[in-house]
Formats: sequence, structure tokens, C-alpha cells
Amino acid sequence: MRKSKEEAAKTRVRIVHSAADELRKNGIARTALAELMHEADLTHGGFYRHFKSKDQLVAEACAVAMDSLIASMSKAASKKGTRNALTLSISKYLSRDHRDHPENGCPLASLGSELARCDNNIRKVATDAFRGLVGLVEGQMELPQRAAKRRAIVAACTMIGAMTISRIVDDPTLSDAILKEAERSLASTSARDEPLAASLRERVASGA
Amino acid sequence: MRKSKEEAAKTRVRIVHSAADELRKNGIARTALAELMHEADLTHGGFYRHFKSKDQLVAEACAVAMDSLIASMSKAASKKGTRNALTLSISKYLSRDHRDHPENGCPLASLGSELARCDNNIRKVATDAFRGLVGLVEGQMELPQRAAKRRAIVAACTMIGAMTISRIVDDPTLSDAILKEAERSLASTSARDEPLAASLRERVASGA
DNA sequence: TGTACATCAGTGAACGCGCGTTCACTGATGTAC
DNA sequence: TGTACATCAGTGAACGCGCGTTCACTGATGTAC
Repeated sequence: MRKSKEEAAKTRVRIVHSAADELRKNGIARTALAELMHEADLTHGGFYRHFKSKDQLVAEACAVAMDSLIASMSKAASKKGTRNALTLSISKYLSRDHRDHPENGCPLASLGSELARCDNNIRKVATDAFRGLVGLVEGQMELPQRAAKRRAIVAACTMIGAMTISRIVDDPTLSDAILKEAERSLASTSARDEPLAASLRERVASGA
Repeated sequence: MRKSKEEAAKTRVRIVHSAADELRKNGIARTALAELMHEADLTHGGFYRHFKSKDQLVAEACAVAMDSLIASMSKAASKKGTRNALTLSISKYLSRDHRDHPENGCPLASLGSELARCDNNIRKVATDAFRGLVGLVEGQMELPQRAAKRRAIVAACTMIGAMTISRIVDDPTLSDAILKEAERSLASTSARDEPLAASLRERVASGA
């Protein structure tokens, strides 16, 4: 039955990926190791050959999930068109597709309140994940570094909060509005002329 | 052993309140009925005399929790001083005290990601809770109703997101910064002259 | 108003299930010689 | 290069615990007459 080291390494990766999906879909507490191992075409007994605990897997899966989100946002940002990179990134994050597919999305949005009660290791990974998201946004702002970072922190919180709430809300119209309004509000966050642009955009949007 | 209707009604309220605390402190999945009944000085067997399921209790506790948060924000907003009502409300929400005491705070922040996976009844209550928070903020804005509502939705998401993340993050400096930056960013949200004020505030803050 | 009976709030034990973790086992891989 | 043995990835059953829910019971309250 023993597998080669190479195969074992692949198995490990498969477990982490299936965990990343299951965790974001069902939450930490409701994700069962047996189910997640089955998803990776394994029986649950073998789990502890690869990880020392469920918590360790959660930490790794969280890191992988955020890396993949950031990669997909970066990819979206590099699309050619009239809109700038930051607008594209934010629009990707605040999309209905993201809302409707938490299993491929931001772990801070799908696991946020649970992460706050996790062990130190997981919180460390989650902190890095947040820093990663802030870094992405910050890097796409056309602003001096300090101001960019400060705005990026708030923008990331708005994105995470809006995504979380849009999934809770049972009224589809409100859910859509949350995403749209957050996107519009953040659209101005990148521009150096933010204030005026935001003000104008809002007047146009409200038909005033 | 039977208690009078009056006493039974008080017992019920006690259970809901102890649930509101326990749930916000430990999350939905990790809150055990036995523990929460013990907190209300009861044995767990009597639970089903008052509620038909844990989910029903979660729904009621969530509603009570949000009502109490909104009351405390309103109270904070009515303090005399130079700062306006909205600024005071937001400052109350984004306080370190709120961050450090989830058991008395916003259920959308402490339970957010779990609520997204709850049953319809709970999500309905959570939706009302969100609308309540938006309503409070909206009502304190000195803006035409439509614009106020649109900004209030985003402000509420930013507040909830910032509070959630500030509790996850393992770096106290970053945690404080998240709250502070969100507060500063939202400070301008109430004023009709938002854009310019925000811009000036930011320049002053960054020492430019 | 008093009496007899039904109701039901609260108790404490038990049930049953899900799930994290452990364990004995298998047999292919890795390694020492 | 071949051989003997150790290692260990993966299996499948079992353990043990936590917890939501149920249940028989108690005795005070509520109610019908």
C-alpha cells in the first residue's frame, strides 16, 4: 500500500486543496475530516500521516485559499481595457460570482468570524492573508505609499464585510445592492482625485 | 416545580440573554445549550419547554443582540459635544472596547460567516439586523435619503468587516490601525462636503 | 371560596449521532549491505 | 546489482467525547366546578 514520496506529496496537496474548498463552503466547524478526505479520494484514517491535527490543515488550507484568490484577482487586474487594475481587482472581488461560490473565494469572508476564535497558528496565517489582500490593493493604487496603505486597509475591510453580508442577507436585491454600492464606493479609492470624482459619480448615479 | 407564567416568561428572557452573550463569545457551533442554560441558572433539560430548537434560540438571541447594540450606539450618539451623532455612533462601533468584548457587541461581526450558512429564519433575522444598523447610520447622515442609504450600506459593511478582521489579526498594532483607519475613513461619510474634508483630513494625518 | 384535577416549568438521566483521533494491519517503497 | 529488512502511506475499524434532543418524573400553578 505504501506510496512513493512523490505520490505522497501529491496526496498531501490534494488534501489541502480539498480542505480549502470544503472549509470555505461549509465553515470550519461543519467540515468533517472524513468528508474532506473522501473528496480527495482517500479514507480518513490516513489523515494523520500528513497533518498533526485538523487545526494544522485549516491553517494550510487558509493560506492556499488566499494565495489562489490573490492570483485570480491579479489575473483579473491585468485585463486590457479602459478600467484600471485596482478597479478590476475590486470588481472581481465584489462580483456575484464570488458571492455565489465561496468555495473558490476569500477565506476571510467565508470564515471570518470563526477565524477570530481559532488558535494562534491559524490566526497568524489569517493575518498574513489579510496583509496579502491589503498589499495587492495597495500596490494598485496610484498614491504615495503611506496613504495607499491606509486606504487599502479600509478598502479590504469594506470588501470582506460586504462579501460576508451579501451572503447572509436573504433578499437578493439587497444582496446585489451591497456588492454594487461597495464597488462604487471603492471605485474612487484608487484615484488621486478621489473626492471630486466620487462626488460627481454619486450625483450622476442618483440622478440628481 | 412548576413556575408561574410570569416567572416562566422571565426565565425565557434570561435564556435568550445568556444565549446572546454565549453565542457572540463562542460562535454558534461552539455554544452548547447545556453551558448556556447553566449560565442562566437552569439545567439543560428544560430548554425545550421554551424553544423548539437551538436554531430558534439563535434567531431570537441574534435579534436581541442587535437591538441592544443599536440602543447602545444611539445612546452614544446622543452625547453632547463637538462631534456629531454619526461620528459618535461609528466611533462607538469601531472602539477597542467593542473589539475586546464581542459578547456585548454586534452579532453580524461576531457571527458573520456562520450566519451565512444558517437556516432561513436566522438569515431573515440577520437581514433585519443589518437593515437596522444601516437604518441607524442612514438616519444620522445629513444627506438626501437615497444618497444616505447608499452610503450607509457601505459604511455598515466597512464597520462589520473592520471589526471582524480586527479580532482575527494577531498583531495588536495592526488591529488598532484597522479600527482607526476605518473610523477616519468613515468620519467624512456623514458630511455633505465629504470629499474635500476627507482629503484635507488625510493630508493632515499623513503629515504631508 | 374551596376542592379536585389537569397542566406544565424545571430536573436529571439517557439516547444517538457526528466527528476528531488512535490503532493494528497491509504491502509497496526505500535503504543498508 | 541483488537481497533482506525497515519504513511508512494508506485502510478500515474502533474509541471517546461533546452535544442536541428526548423522556419519565416532580410538584407547584392554574382551572373547572
